[in-house]
Amino acid sequence: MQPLDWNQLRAFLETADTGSLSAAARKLGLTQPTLSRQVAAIEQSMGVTLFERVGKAMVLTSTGLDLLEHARAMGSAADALSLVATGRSQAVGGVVSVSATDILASRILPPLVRRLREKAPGIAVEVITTDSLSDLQRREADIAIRHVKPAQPDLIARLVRDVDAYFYASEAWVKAHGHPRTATDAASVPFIGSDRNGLYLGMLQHHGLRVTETNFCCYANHSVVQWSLVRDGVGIAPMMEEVALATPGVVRVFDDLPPVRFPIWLVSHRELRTSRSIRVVFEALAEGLASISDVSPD
Amino acid sequence: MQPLDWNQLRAFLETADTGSLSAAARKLGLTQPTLSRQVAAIEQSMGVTLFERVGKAMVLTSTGLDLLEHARAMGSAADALSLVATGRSQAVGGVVSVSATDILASRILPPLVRRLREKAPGIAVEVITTDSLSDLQRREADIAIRHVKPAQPDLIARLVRDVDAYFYASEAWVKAHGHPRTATDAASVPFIGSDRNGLYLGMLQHHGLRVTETNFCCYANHSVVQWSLVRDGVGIAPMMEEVALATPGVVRVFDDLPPVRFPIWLVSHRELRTSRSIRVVFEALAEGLASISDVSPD
DNA sequence: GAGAACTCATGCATTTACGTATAGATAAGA
DNA sequence: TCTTATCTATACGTAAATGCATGAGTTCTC
Repeated sequence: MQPLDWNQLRAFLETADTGSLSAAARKLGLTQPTLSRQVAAIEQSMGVTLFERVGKAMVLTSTGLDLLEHARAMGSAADALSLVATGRSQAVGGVVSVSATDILASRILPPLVRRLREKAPGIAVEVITTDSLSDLQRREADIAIRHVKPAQPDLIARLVRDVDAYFYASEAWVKAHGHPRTATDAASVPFIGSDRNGLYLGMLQHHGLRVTETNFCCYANHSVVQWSLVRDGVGIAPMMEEVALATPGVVRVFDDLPPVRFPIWLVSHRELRTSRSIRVVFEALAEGLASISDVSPD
Repeated sequence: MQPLDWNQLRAFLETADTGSLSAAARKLGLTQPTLSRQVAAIEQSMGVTLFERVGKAMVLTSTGLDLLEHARAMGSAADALSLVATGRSQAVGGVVSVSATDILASRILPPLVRRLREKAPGIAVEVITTDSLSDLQRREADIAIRHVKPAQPDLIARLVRDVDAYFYASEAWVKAHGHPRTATDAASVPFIGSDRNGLYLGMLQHHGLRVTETNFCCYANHSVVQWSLVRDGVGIAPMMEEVALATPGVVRVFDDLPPVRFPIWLVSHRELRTSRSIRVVFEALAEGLASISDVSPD
């Protein structure tokens, strides 16, 4: 009874989760041939067929599905271990990863990181830009900046502040089409969309704007791209006041409307509370976000 | 965020469980330097101290203890995965491991294995001799032959039969010291002990024999050794009737006493029920043990 | 239907990790 | 106290795992 190779199981888990050897390889920092061989090694040594190689995709067999359940349990335990480990890490320096939405990551965070580096040169900050909420349980990031209050009890969250976003258009656009001020003006104005499932549209309507699907002249799922489209006079979109003020060539429209107000939560895992490096970054971000004095130029 | 090496975690788990790198290396089929490096690699990459190297022993730190908890969860999941995997194995051949007490392993099993090999040459049988109950959950064996009814619900057990054991002495001893027949005769007769905590003594007394600690002329925790001592005329011990009949030079004593009767259970894990190889061995053992027709010569 | 952009599997060179051997250190026993 | 039997940590040659390059196959698009 030879003990089985746990790294091969890790390869199996990632392959099953991502759906392909290539994607798993990217996640694990290995190459696709390596993963291919590791998965094949399990199948051979155990005498089971994990995947059905049907063309491009690797689809799990029923046995693979049963084994995946346990591999997933191993993965969760490994994640928890990693979490506790970094929490207990006595190392003062190291890398602390922060996940944020793109606009925060590109405009707000850089000055904060620069100031942090001056105070604590030993700590390297990894900025992770994600569209979806990064999973702190899986240690995809040490600290997350979110705009919704996290529900999980394992997480510690601090409400840093509320930020206001107003609607903006480019100066050129206003000069050509006029200055929309009221909510009813919105009906004949091109907006930059964010998603195509109506979520963003609903948010605008909920805010009082008279807009429909036809108002969207284009879509961009990243705020930086949205903002670039606004600056180039393509359409109108809301933006954090601090960022807008630092952007030349844009003017605020819908002046009568109240700002779109949303919170900034700083979230970390409870286990990481004991790590000194992470605490330092957490506090620095909390302080820096509370009073945004500096915004990166575009 | 680099993904951590699961094999290193496995090394940590075994080291913590066994208490030494050397013991862990033996269990994992690796060498002590390898384990030493793997554990050190965790400590370095995570920046934690898992063990306190105090002289010979490696004692867990408090951090190590916390991490061990999760590593153990990984180990349990890995064991469960391995269990399901071998159960689903389509391979007809392979190795099936059977654990048994030493006397069964050395005298009863060999003929059964020989007959099984004739019927199913593709299956290799691994006989594991353990003093303690082998842990089927941990896959220390595929099939276990036990003398107590297993309690765990995950295990499937079949009562194969009851075997009778009588007390025996060597012919030479009887010729020199006479033939003890009744339970009261036992008081002045040398017995071979099995353990030194009184468990075995209690069993003898419970059976009606008038013996005390002073009756034990020597101890042997293995039945084969006990039996050798009996044959050499050192003392008296009980033995399975089938084995005793196949051993020349021994005579039954305490003829008036009823036999020591104990059951033979054939136990396997529920998950392994689907493995054809294991089922074949299970049935062969059940049939062979039901009517023991052949006993290996000493 | 041809091409682009993916995917997975295989051959080959290299790096990594392993085992063997050894030294230092500790605990038990004569 | 000296011996013996452990255990862990390091040095070095080797074998195994990895990465790179390539080929074959599939899906999607134009």
